[in-house]
Amino acid sequence: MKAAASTRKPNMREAILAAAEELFSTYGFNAVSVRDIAQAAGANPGSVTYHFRTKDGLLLEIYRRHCGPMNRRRSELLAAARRVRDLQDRLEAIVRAYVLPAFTSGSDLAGGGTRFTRLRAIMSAEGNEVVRKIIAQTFDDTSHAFIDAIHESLPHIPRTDLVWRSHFLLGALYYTLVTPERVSRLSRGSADGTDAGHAIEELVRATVAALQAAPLDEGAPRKIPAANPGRVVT
Amino acid sequence: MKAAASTRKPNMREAILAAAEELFSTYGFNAVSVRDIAQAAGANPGSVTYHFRTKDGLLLEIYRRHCGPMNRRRSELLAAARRVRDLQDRLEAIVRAYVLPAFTSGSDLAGGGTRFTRLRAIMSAEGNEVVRKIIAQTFDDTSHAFIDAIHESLPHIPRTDLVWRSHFLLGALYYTLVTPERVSRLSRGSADGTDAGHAIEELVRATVAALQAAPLDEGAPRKIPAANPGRVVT
DNA sequence: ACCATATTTGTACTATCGTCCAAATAATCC
DNA sequence: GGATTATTTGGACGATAGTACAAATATGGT
Repeated sequence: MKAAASTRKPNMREAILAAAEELFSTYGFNAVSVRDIAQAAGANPGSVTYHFRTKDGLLLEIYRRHCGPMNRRRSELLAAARRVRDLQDRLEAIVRAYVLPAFTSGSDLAGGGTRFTRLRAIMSAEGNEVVRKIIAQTFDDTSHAFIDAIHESLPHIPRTDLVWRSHFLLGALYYTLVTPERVSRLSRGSADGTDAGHAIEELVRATVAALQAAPLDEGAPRKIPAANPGRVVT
Repeated sequence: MKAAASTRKPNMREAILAAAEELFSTYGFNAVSVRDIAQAAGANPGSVTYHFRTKDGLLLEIYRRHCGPMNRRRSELLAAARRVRDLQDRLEAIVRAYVLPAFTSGSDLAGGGTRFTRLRAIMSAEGNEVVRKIIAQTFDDTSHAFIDAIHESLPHIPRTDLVWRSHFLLGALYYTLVTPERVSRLSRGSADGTDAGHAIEELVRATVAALQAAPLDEGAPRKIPAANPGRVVT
């Protein structure tokens, strides 16, 4: 070996994608420059332009790379979950089918699924316009399928409530991946926010309970909260 | 009135703060430039530097402005909730005391609380270093107080699980404020994601149920999930 | 070995970034 | 009303952003 700089990357395109994925999912899209990505991948900034034309194009390619396998995996797990006999077990299996692929990507290396989900979390927070369409197109179908499956297991709960609750699930999932150290901090070390296995179990348990809760309409009529927050202006 | 440009702002500093708050909470910290803020506030870019020295200083001042009143409000509501006799009602009141101030700021104008919470959501996603310390210092005390109160209402559930579940609550809360249109979309119009009042009720109901769920330790021993996601490398 | 193609490199361009500063203007106090 | 302070203005600075492009180099087929 002559020098470190002389080692040749077998596939620079992949290296750039991996570096971009890691940086975007950690610092957000806007905080990372093309030059940062190139340096992390051991490539020239011009190479990024050559392979992906624009920075947006690079982000798009990352999504293309992951969406297919992840949604395929989700469909498989969902189909298997639907076949579970016991209703309670089936509901839990459905939730697990939604959560698991977010943590473990089928084909990619360790932490691949986590990284991409963290990326999605940051992108939805930043309100990235390029990604918004992909989200709506690619993920809404999956979300609808899951909500339908959940509704079959809990037919007495209005779909609207189930939409809200699975929305909360996704928010909790995102937040756990984005700030795992907060759990460690608040639990004073008795829990590890980066322990994906445990996070999944906690998330599934909590979500199943939330989904089974009585809907807002029925049950004992509740008092209207003291303060009236009105409608959010946006 | 002579011309629109001649109207003088009574307090330019406040106008800049308001504009920055709105823009940061919508597009994130990195996507918004000092010039964007100045223009939205009808001010000169130099004015921003004059009042807040740096862009970070501006963000810091926004936090300083909101943290005090919001946490004070939370403390009051939490104290009131602790006095509720019925255990089930008390738990619900505690959760409501945590959620309500995030939607309605005590002193500010309409949507002030929502805007600041949305800002916090985006900042935690972007991993802003300037803000991380404030979060840990200012909000962890409040979070601990709430977890303690919840633990009093649910003494049979280990604190660790309650930390996880209140973490999920915050994630769900953030996500609802960041992408409210997703709820409207997925529910096909039967729910309005921007309806803060309804969002609060759904969130409280779901969270109370999640908090009351059996902890992971006890209950029927569960199967270990097929795939072993291992530990997230970060 | 040679050619055609694919990729990498280095550099340059324009735009915009955060921040600074001196001059202009408004507000305040004696 | 004049002096003093506070604020606003417009322009400038160096740094860095995304992207483009020609030259250099590597690759693969024949």
